[in-house]
Amino acid sequence: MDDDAVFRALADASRRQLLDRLHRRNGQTLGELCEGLEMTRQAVAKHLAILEEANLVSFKRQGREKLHFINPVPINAIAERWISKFERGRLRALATLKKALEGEEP
Amino acid sequence: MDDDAVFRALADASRRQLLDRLHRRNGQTLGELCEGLEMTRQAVAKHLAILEEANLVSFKRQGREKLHFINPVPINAIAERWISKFERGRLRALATLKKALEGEEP
DNA sequence: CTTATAGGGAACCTATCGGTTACATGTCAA
DNA sequence: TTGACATGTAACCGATAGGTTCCCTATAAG
Repeated sequence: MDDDAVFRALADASRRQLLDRLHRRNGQTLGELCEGLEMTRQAVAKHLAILEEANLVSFKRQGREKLHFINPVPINAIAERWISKFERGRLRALATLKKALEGEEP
Repeated sequence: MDDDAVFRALADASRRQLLDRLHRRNGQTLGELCEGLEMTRQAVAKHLAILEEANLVSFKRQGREKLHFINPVPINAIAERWISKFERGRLRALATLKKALEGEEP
C-alpha cells in the first residue's frame, strides 16, 4: 500500500468531501457526485482519479455511467498504523511537551 | 482543531519523516533535525513551521537553540475520528465493493 | 571584544495542483 | 438513425508548494 498516495489524496478538502458523499451513499455516478459542488465535472473527475490512484475509491462501468465505490481498507489501515505507532509513548510525549512548555526540563 | 491544516501537514513525506525523528527522540533542535537530510536548514525550518501551524509540533527556545516536541493529540484525534467514522459500515462497504467489482448488484 | 554558532527572514525559481474551456467518444432512447 | 446524455481527453492557466541562495540577528565561547 502506498502511504504517500493516500496522504496526498486526503490532503485536499474537496476529495475528503467526495469520500464523505460516498460514505453517505455508496455507488454514485460521476454526475451524482458533481451535484451541488462548485466545480466542473472535469475537476471532480480529476479528484476521483486521484482517490482511485490511492485505492481509496474503486469504480465499475455500467453502460455509459461510472459507479464509484469507497474502499475502506487503506484509510483504516493507515489510521490504525499511525495510532499504534504514536500510541506507545503518547502519554510520555504529552508529559514531555507539557513540561517543556512550562519551561522545565523533562 | 483544524483538520485541513493537519491533513496538509501530513501530506508531505519529509514532514512525516520529521515526525518520525521526533517520535524516536523528542526535543531535538533544528540543527539535529537537519542532520542527514538532503535539504537546507531553511527548508527543514519551513517544514517544521507547517507542522507547528497544524499543532503537530511545539517548540521551546533554549538560549540560541530551538527544541522541538511532538504533540500526539491531533494526529490521534483525527485518526480515531476517521476510523470511527468509516468503521461503521466498513464491512458493508467492503461487501458492496466486492460485489460491484464482481459485476453484480449489491 | 571578537568570532563562531544557531537560527530567522526574504527574494526568488520551478514543478505541481486545482481548476477551467473546448472538443471527442460512447451509449441509450425515440 | 438521430439526437440527447454521461463520460473521457487535452491544452492551458494562475496559485501555491517545496526548495534554494543570500543576508541578518542573537547567543555562546575564546
